[in-house]
Amino acid sequence: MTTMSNRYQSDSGRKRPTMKNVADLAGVGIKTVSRVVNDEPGVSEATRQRVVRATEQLQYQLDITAGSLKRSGRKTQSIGLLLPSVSNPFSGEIHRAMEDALAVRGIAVFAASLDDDPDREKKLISAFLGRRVDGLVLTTIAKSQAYMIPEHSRDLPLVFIDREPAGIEADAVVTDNELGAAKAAAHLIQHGHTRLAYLGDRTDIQTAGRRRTGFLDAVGRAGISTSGVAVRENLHDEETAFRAAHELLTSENPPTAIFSSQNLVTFGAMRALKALGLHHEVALIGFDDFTLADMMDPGITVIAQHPERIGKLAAERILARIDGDESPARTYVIPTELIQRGSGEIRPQADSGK
Amino acid sequence: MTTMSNRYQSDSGRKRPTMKNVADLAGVGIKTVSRVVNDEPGVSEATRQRVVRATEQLQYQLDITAGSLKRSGRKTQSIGLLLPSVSNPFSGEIHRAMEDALAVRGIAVFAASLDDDPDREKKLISAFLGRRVDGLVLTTIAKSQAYMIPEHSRDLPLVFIDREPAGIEADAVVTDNELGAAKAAAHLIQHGHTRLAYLGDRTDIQTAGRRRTGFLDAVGRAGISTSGVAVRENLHDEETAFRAAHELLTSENPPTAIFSSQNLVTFGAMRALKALGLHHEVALIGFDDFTLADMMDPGITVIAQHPERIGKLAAERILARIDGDESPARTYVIPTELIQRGSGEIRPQADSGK
DNA sequence: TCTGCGACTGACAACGTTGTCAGGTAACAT
DNA sequence: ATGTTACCTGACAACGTTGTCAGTCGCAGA
Repeated sequence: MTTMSNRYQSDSGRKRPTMKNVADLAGVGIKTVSRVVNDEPGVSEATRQRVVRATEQLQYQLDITAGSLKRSGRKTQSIGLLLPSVSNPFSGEIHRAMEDALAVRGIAVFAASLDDDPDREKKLISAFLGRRVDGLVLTTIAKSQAYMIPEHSRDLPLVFIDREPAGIEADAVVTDNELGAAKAAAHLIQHGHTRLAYLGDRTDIQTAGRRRTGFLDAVGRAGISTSGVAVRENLHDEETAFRAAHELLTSENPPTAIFSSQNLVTFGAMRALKALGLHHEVALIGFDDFTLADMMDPGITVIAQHPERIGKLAAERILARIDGDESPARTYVIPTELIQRGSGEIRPQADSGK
Repeated sequence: MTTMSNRYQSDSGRKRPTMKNVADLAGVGIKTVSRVVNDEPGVSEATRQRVVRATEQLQYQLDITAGSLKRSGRKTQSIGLLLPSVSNPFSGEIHRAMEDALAVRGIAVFAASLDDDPDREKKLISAFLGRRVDGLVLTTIAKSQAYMIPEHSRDLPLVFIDREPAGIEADAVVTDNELGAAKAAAHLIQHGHTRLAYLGDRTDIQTAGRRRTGFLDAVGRAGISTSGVAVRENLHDEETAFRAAHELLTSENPPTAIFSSQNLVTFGAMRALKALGLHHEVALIGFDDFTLADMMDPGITVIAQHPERIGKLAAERILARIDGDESPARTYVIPTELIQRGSGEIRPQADSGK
C-alpha cells in the first residue's frame, strides 16, 4: 500500500513525526505539507485532502520553534511577561487580560516573577531573550533600564507596565497614581479631615513616590499645611504597616484619616484600626481595590486601579510594535476610580481633637 | 585590527549577532564559541578569554531555540502550565511555587487559562505542543484525557494538578478533598449541629464531587441522616451561591450550619448570612482559605489547601519525569488544614429549632 | 629521533522548518 | 500547432546551533 515503514502507522510511534514523514505517507513533497499545514494557497483540493489525512493519521504537530529559525525576521509567537509576582492578584489580572488579547493572535506568554529584585530582573530578561521572545512586557525595579538599550535597538519591542522606565525610550502603560492619590486626599478633606496620615511603600518604588506626591500636593492645594501630614514610608508588608499605623494612632496627636498607598499597607492599617477599636472613628482610604473590601466593617473605600485595562492596552501596544509600529514611544495613563464603601466617608470625631 | 566589518562592533548593530559573528571576532571556530558559551571543557584559558571578550563586545545571547533543534532528544527548557485562570489566587500560588522550583533548572513556564472550557483546553495543549515544551502540568476539565495518550506515549511528561485524570495513566497532585470536607462536617457536628447544608460547585467538576462525598459520608458516619442535609449544587459564582444560601436560610427548616465547597460559594454564603443578620448565629465553614478571612465578622473558619505545596510537588514530579523517571504513575495527595476563626465554631441557637 | 598521548580545535552534517525558484501540466487563446 | 497563461509542485539552501570526528600541536617516554 504505502512505502512507509509502519513505525509511524499508529499512535504507538516513539518519536514525533516530522513533515518528512507526513510527506512520505501522503506521497508529496515536504513543501506541500508545509503549505497545507500553514494554510497557504497553491495546493489542489485533492492533494490537500491527502496531506490532511496523513497529518491526522500520524498525529502530526507542526514544530513552531523550527520554523522560527528560518529567516531571522521570523517570529517565535511568544512574549515574555515580567511581573512583581504571578501570585499577586493585581499582576494576575494583568496577566489574564494580556493572555486573552494575545491568544487571538496565537501568541503564548512566558510569565515570571521579579520579586523586586534587580538581579533577578536581569536574569529573567536574559532567559527570555535567549528564547527569542517577540517582545517583552515588564514591571521594572532596577533604577535604570538603560542596560536594555542594546536589545531594544535590535528591534525588541518593549512595553513597561505599572512603572515608567528610566534611561530608555519605550512605551509604558501606567495607572494615574498622582491623580488617584489626589482624589483620596480631596475626598478625605471634603469629609472634614485636616489631620491626615500617609502610609507608603518602599520609597525606591516609583509608583509609591507618585502616590505620595499626588497626595501631598492635593493636601497643599486644599490649603492645609503638608507639614501636618504624618508620613510613614518604607512599609512593605502587613506587619510593618500595622506597627506604623498603630504607633500613629496612639500618638499625641493622632490622625483622623489615613491613606494607605498599597494593599498590604491597607491591610495593616485595617488591623491596627480594628485592634484599637477605631475602625468606625478614623477614616481610611486604600490605593488599589481588593476582594471582599465591601464585606469589611466598615466597607473599605478605595482608589481602584484597572489591571484588566492595563493588561489589555499593554497587549495592544506590544502587538502594534511587533507589527512594526515605529511611532515615538508613549506613556499611556489609565485613570483610577474612587469607590466609596464607608471607611472613607467617616467624619472626624468631635472628641478626637482633644 | 580585526577582520570584522564594524557592523557588530557597537551596540548600534541592527541584527542580533550569531555564534559565527562571535567566532569571527574572536578569531576561532564556531564550535569553540559553542563550547565556551555552554561551559564545556576542552578550551584553553587563553582562548576562552578571547571568546568571552567577544561575546561581551557583541552582547551575544545564545539562541536556545536553535540549539533545541539539534538532536530531537534535546530539550526546550520550557514547560506548559494550564490553570483554571492565571488571575485566580489559588492558581497564582501554584504557578509561583512551580516557577521557583523550575527556575533553578533554567526552565521557563508558559502559563495559560482554561476557563473550564474543554475546547480551549485542547487548543492550548496544541499550542504548547507546537512549542515543544518539555512537559505539561495541567488542571483538566475535559471528561477524559485519553486524547492525550498519543503525546504521552511519545514521552511527553504529564502531571495533573488539583484534579485527577481520567482515561490516561499519569502523575497527579491533588488536595485531599474527601478528608478535608469530612473534617468540616465533623467539626460542625462536634459543635452541636445536626441541621447542615452543603453548597457545592458544578457537579461535573471532579473536586466538587469529592468534597460532596467526603462531607456527606462524614455526616453519615456521625449517625446523622444524610437525607436531612440540604444539598445545593451547581453554584458557580457569588450570585448563585448567595441566592441558594438565602433561600435555604429563609426556608421552613433552615440549617444551623453551612459548608461551602469553594471560595466564590463561600463569599455568596457570607453575604447571605450578613444580609439576613445571621452571621453570628449560623455556622459557616468554607473550603479553601482566602485573604482577610480572619478580618471578617466573624472570622471565617476554613479548610485550607496548600497550593504552594501542590505547585512545588508538581514541579518536582515533572522534573523527575523529564529526567527520565519511568516509575508507574502515581497520585500524590496533599492534606488540608482546618483553620478555626470563629464562623465554624458558632453553636446552634437555642431558638433556631423553633 | 620517533612514537604515543593528551589537550585543544574546527569542518561539517544534521535538527525541522520555510523562502526561493525552477519545472511541469492543463487550459486557453492565437 | 504554438504560445501564453495560471496553477501546482518539489528540490534545495538557509536559519543558528550542537554532535561527531578528524585533525594539529607540544611534550614525555622509548
